[in-house]
This record gives sequence, C-alpha cells and structure tokens, in this order.
Amino acid sequence: MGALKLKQKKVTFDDIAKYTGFSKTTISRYFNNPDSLTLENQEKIAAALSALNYHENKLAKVLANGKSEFVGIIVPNLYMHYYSEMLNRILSSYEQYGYKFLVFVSTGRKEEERKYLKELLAYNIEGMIILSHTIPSKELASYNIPIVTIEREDQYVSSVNTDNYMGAVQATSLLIKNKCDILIHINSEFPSDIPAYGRIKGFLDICEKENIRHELILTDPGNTYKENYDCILSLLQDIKKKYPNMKKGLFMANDTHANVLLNIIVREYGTLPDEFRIVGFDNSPIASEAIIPISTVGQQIEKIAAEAVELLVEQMNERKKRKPSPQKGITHKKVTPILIRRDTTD
Amino acid sequence: MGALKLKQKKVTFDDIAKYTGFSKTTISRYFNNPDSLTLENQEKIAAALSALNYHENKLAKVLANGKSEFVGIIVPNLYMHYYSEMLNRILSSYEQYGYKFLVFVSTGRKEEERKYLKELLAYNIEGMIILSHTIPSKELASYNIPIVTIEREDQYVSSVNTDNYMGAVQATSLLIKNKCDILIHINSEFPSDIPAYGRIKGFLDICEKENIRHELILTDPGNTYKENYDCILSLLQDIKKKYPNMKKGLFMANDTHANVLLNIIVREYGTLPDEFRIVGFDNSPIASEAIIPISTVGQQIEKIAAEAVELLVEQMNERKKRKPSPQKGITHKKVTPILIRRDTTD
DNA sequence: TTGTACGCGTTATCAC
DNA sequence: GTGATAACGCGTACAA
Repeated sequence: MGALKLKQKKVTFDDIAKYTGFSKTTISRYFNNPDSLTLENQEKIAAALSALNYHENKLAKVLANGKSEFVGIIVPNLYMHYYSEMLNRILSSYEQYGYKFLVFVSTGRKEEERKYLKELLAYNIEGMIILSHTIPSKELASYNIPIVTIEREDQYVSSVNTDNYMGAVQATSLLIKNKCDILIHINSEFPSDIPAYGRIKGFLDICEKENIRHELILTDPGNTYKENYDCILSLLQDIKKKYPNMKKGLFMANDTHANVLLNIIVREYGTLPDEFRIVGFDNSPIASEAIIPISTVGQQIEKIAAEAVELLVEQMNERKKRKPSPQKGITHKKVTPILIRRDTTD
Repeated sequence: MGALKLKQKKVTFDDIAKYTGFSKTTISRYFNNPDSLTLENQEKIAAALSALNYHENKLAKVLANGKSEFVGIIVPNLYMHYYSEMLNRILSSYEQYGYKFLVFVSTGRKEEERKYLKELLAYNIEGMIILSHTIPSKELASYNIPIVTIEREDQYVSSVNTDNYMGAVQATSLLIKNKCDILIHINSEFPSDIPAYGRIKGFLDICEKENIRHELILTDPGNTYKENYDCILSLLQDIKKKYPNMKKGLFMANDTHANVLLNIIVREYGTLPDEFRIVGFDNSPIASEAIIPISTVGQQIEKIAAEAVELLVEQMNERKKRKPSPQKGITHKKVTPILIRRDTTD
C-alpha cells in the first residue's frame, strides 16, 4: 500500500485497545462506566483517544444495545406557521433529552405515509410524534411503539392538544362583551373527532347559553390567499346584506382568515368600523403584523411541544424498563389557549 | 417461559433462513439481488416474510455496508418563513432520492453546533446541508464529508445561493422606473462574505451607475415586530424630514420589514401615497397578505432546495465510487430571483 | 444458483 | 478493576 490514507479506516475500540494494552471491554467501560476504571487508566485511554483521533459510532452502539435515540416526526406541512413553530420547539428539545429527530413531511397520501413509518421503524426509532392527519390513530396504535400525536384525531393513541373548546369560549365571550348583536363563526367542515371541532362546539354552546343571535358558516375557503380572499369577500357581502345596522362579531377559524377579512374591510372603509369586531385563532405572526393588530386565541405552541416530548419520553423510558409492560393506558393532555386582546376588539 | 410474547424478539434473516431452508445469504440476496434467485424460491421467501411478519433493520444494514442514507441538516430557526419553506422542500426530496434527514435547529452557539455535527457524524451521515451561519465554512470543510450550504458564507464548501446582487439590481431598477427622486435601502450590517451582502452592493452599483440620488441605511431593527416597528418608524420620520417633496423609493431588506414600513405609512395616510414606493425581498407570505400587496424580489426557494439536494447527492455518489477521490473542486451555484410587481410600486 | 465464514463496531455476560 | 467471548442483524468475498 502507498503512503497516503486510501481508505480512511475508522478508529475503533479495537485500535484503542491495542494502543493502550487494554481490552475492548475496558474501552467500552471508559465511556459507559468510567468510575469502574482507575483514574490513571482513564487518563491513559483519554490520551489514546485523542492520539488516534477516535470518533464514536452510534450505529454500532444501537445494534448492540437497541437504543437508537431516534424519534420520528411526521408533519403535514411547514408553510403553516403553526407546524413549523411546533417542529422548531420539538427539535429544540434535543438540548434537554438528547433525542435525534428524523423528520418527514406528509403528502397526505396514505400509502406514502406508511412508507415513512416503515422507514422510521427500520431505523429502530424509539418513538414518534405525529402531526399529520393521514393515518387513523387505530392504525398508528397497531405499530405498538410509543406515539404522541398533536392536534389530530387521537382515539387510540396518546396526544397533546389545545383546548379548542375553551379557546372558542374565550373568543365568543369577548365578542359578547363587545356588545355584538350577531355572532358569526366562519370555519371549515371537518369530522367531530378532531380537536379543532371544539372551536365550533364552543362557539355554539356559548351563543346558545347566552341566548345570542348567531350563525355558523362552514365552507372551504381554499388554500391560497386569492382563494381565501374571494371566498371571504363573498361571505362578507352576504353578511352585510343579511345583518344591516347590527354590530357583527366575527370569529374566524384562524389568523390568516381573520387577516384576509380585516384587509377586505379596511380597504373598503379605510379602517375597521365599530360595526365589525374580529377575533382570530392561533396567534400566528400575521395577527400582530396585520394593518390593525388582530385579537386572537393564542395557542401555546411551546408548551404543547414540551408536553408532547415529555409524554413521549415517559413512554419510551417505560418501555426500556418493564418487560411485559402493563400496557399503560393512553393519555390525552389539553393545553389551554390564551386570549390575546389587540385592536380588532374593544 | 410463559405463553405470552415477553420479549418481542425481532424476526431476522436467520429466522427466515431456517423457516425456508435457505441460508442467510440467500435471504439477503432476495432483497439486494432478487434476479439471482429462481422465481420459485423468490416466492417461497416472500411467503416466509409475511408469514413471520419480517421487518427490515436498516441499522444492521448500515453497519455492514456503510451506507446510512442519512443526511444531516442544521437550520438557524424555523420561525422565518424562508427557512421553514426551505426545509420543507429539502425534506420533500425524500420521494426522489430516498435520503432520510436528521434535523437540528441551531442556537447560534458554536460549541453546541459542534455537538450537533459530532452527533451527525456518529450516525454515519453521508452528507449534510447547512443553513446555519455559526460554523465557518473552513471548519465545515475540515470534516471531510459532502456538504452543501445555502445562503451563508461558503468559501471552502459547495453552496447554492440566491443571486442577491441581481435581486437588488431588479428591485432598484424598478424603483428607478417608478421615477423616484431618492432611493433608500434599509438593511443590517453584515460581513461582505455572506451572500446577502450582494443586496447592498447591487443597490449601490445601480444607483451610482444611473447617477441617482440614494442613501444606504445600515441598522439593526431587532427581532420582534415591536422592535422593527419602533426602529422603522423613527427611520421614516428622519427620511420624511430629510427628503420632503421628493418621491422616495424604499428598498427594504425583507418583506417583514417592508410590511412594517407599509403599515406605518398606511396607518398615517390611510393609504400608500404616491410619494412612497416600496419593494421588499423574499416573496414571503406576508408580502401578498399585507394590506396593500407588496412588490418584492422572489427567492426561488423550491429551485434552491432542489439544486442543493442534487449537488449533495452528486457528491455523495462520487464518494461511493472512487477510492482516493480526485478532490473534486467545490461548486457555487446561483439561482436568480424573480421580481414580483404588486401594488406598492407602479 | 446457493452456502460458508467472516467482518461491521459496539455492548452484555460471565469469568477472574 | 479487567478481560474473553458471544451477541446484535446484515453484507460480501469466496467457494461450491
């Protein structure tokens, strides 16, 4: 062989062992149980490590002890601030727990998402956090691995969700306090088993309880700004005709829609007339960046992420100890949102 | 042992081998070179796989053949739309290339980021994509592993960047065509070796070439909306005093700042007076969601991500073939941005 | 076309 | 406190 390093062979415990005169076992112990070595020998090994420029190989470690320190994540997308911020917070938990995250973005197609799950399992992930809505929780549960979902259907798995019902109650109550004559909630149609349905229920319950005139509008406003705009513009025209001379309290499904509505109104009136009060949902950046800062129901993304990771870590630790594992029941946590009053309400 | 599965031992090639009467090798071939088996035997093995409910173990595979199919990513944050959208596109390349992504969010601290790099290397990643600015490219290059950076200092590594200079040229030219009397570029101070510096240079070059009166304002407008607002409000007041009765063309560093500026003006005047023309940068959602849709220089995030992944894949493939590898020189790609005219310019 | 034997780099289980 | 040796699950010469 020539002089130059042709293969860049990696330094292993074996090399360290030969170099120091110890056995591989002792080198392993240096990392996993250093106190069992004499200080002198610890130093010898430490010197060898830097002399040989050793780099650890976690894959070999995983194969030997089964602990990959991997967590899988599947998010629906990253263009919605809610998801990217949630991912941000989840990833940041590395500092605290040391888990590494394998991240997939869903296309919404079941078959592809199953491929993701298969890949994740092939890498011995210890658990996963699912935000995508594609695979039913029953199927997720069948994988028999620690799972926590966030803000999605969660009948058969552990989850952390915003208390959407309470959020809607807060928003609706604020509009009532604003002395609105008619309350309108604009949202999309979706099944009653996903957490966001609580927003609709909360709105209806409070309106009925307080005996306030109200209307629920369920429609699909599309995915682009233009589609949102056209849809909400047409809704607003109907509303103005239907409820003239009444103070209208508009509870929008999210801040993006609230902003569209606000823009339409401000472009027409030059300002937000007293006749309209608006509350959004999420406290995404657009709510504060809007031409008139939007009152909104603030999801506590940081807290949700923290609780989700904590819950998952608990389950993963559980699994490392017990053998038969007493099938600890699933846990559903709720995080209460915070009403943020800005300038689209009194 | 009791009757219940206490350990959930995983099915391995050995189990399949015993079940079918073949050797492990043949099972391995079934996956990696199926054509070398008779069709009959392929079916036998396929049957065994589902009978025993086999699940592949990629970690073992990696340990044996060295190909982890892992790519590491370090992003500065995910609250900026630019980064989350870029991550989105990069992750989506899984469909095309099959690489799995280990994602870290930088805290900006060098020591911690080195820990991330160490972790990534410990898992035998085949390459990495770096968006964070923390570690100098010289140090990155020393890791001696395929690397592509995006929109950051890139002297010693391959990279894909927006052609910031051309973007600035387009924005500035648009303001000139709008017959502005004075052109102002508001940006932050940063070193001249990062790509974004091209925005400043492009602005200055065109203004001087066209002999247009101009001013460059370098300042740190802070990280929150409030800080942005206060800073830009004060800047605007100065500008109005300094250039009364002149048509002012304002080229902002990004759409977020452009939106803040726009909001300040619209709140004061009720609209955007002809006296002000505004161009942002990035084409982030806020540009189209603003009270008046903002003209901007659109970064082609999807294209940048695609080029970055392609470049990285090339390098990773290169490395799989050659032994001494002729140290293929580093590559710097530039993607031209697209000027998007909306309503804050004529 | 199929099988044998060993290597990948670490941990676990016993010994001493 | 330290060391042999056998896993962990799969790939790959080499042989047959």
